[in-house]
Amino acid sequence: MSPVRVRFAPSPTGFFHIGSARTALFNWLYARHTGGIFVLRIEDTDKERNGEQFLNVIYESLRWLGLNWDEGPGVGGEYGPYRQSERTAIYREYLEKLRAAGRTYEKDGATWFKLLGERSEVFDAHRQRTVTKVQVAPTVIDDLIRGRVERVEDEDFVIVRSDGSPVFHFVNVVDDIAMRITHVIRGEDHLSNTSKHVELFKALGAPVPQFAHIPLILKQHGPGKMSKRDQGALVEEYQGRGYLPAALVNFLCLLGWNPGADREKLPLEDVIRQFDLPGVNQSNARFDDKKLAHMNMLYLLEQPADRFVALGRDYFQRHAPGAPALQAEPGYFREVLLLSQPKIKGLEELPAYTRYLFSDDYPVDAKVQEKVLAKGDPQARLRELIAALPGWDFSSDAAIEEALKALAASRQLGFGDYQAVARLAVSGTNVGPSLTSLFRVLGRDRVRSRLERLLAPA
RNA sequence: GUCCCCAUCGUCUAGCCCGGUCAGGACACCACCCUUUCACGGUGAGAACCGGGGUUCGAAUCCCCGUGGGGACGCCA
Repeated sequence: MSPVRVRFAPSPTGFFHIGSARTALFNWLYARHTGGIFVLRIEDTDKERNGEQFLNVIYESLRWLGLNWDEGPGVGGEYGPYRQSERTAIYREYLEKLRAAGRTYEKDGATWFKLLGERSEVFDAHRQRTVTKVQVAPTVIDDLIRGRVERVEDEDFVIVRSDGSPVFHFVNVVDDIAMRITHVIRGEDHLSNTSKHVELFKALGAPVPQFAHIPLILKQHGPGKMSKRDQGALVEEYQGRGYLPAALVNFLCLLGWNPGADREKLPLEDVIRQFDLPGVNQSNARFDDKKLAHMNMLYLLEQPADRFVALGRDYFQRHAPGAPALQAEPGYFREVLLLSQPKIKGLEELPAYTRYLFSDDYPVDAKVQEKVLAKGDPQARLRELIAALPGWDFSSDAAIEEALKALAASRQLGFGDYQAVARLAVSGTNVGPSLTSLFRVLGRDRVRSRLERLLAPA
């Protein structure tokens, strides 16, 4: 059995779609599972739409996701070059083979692939024109995911444009032959193209690779497959929003594949071990960003402290470079971030969640304020706190908690009677880390001035 | 329109291949518990086999038809 060789063949359009990411991932997983080779090939035959600067989008997205390629741009390999725009000599060579075999003809300045069989002219109502139909035996595809699929390819098709450039169907097949690709794993939108491809493989006398057509990702709302214009369709978007690549990868694995045993969050090594093509679903999947967000939270929660702090700093630097947080003393920054780690769902929440800990200029939630001040005797509680504060030991959460509980007990009250108003005073909101931690981190002076500020609004 | 693919909770899915389970899990939603707010976590509730025929003692599971969804029908990839 020859070693598995799979390829991911994106075209540089300037976007890296979430569906492309999954196709890349499934190819990569299959290569890793089988100990095979993962090839990256750039399909840049469309001169009109492809741009040099767009290549980096592909490279960076793949790298961010951790999908390293064994052969391709930047790493080389014995079947290069790996950009189609640099392989014209190879295409010409294969075109010659077809020509010599009498399988091509020229029409309208373009080169067409000739199907073998009886021909007849038929009026196509949908396309509103006459087409030449060829009577050919159905192409049979033994798809690893879908099983046996039969389709009749009954019209000749263009393989080289009138400007001399080869089209997708042709270069795709030629490259798969030349690069010794054994398994073609791609989106289901290519299933109908496969009959064309199989005809080409046969005409070129090459072995037909195994095909595996994976289901498509449907847009979250509304009909149709996800397109690059949809919210959340681009990998860069998640990268920008501070999602962890491991979370996105884990989530993507679950779209169309599952490890069984009611397990969902699992390390990549386990996925690699268990992943196989026959285990991939046949039905399309709707993208669910809520579940992705949940997965991301799970991963965020388990990040080691140093790592989480670094991720947070990076997020601030990219999204709020002028934020006071970045001016904070590193030890303080770390403390605040570690207080936030178990509380937030995503890095995106960080700036707003921690703002009052880095600056005295922070918003106060009017609704919360109204509610808190309407209940009990908040003014009295504030006065008691301010009076008691000087005698408190601020060295630890436990010490602060003890002091606060003692204060409450002395007035026949409980911790809860101070909690809401004190939190409002120091943070302007009703959510956040534990109150005692907030007190300790902010320090006695800032706590006092904020309590006083709420007691006597300017 | 033609061709191809698909069909289990709102969503992702297990179960289907090798018919017999209270149709299981996760996200979301709701309730309760935990609790110092908020999250996390825990417990529980509601929630699905698209419809119709067949085959069979028995069908989510096998077959057919319908319906619905998706895709392809380019000198795009």
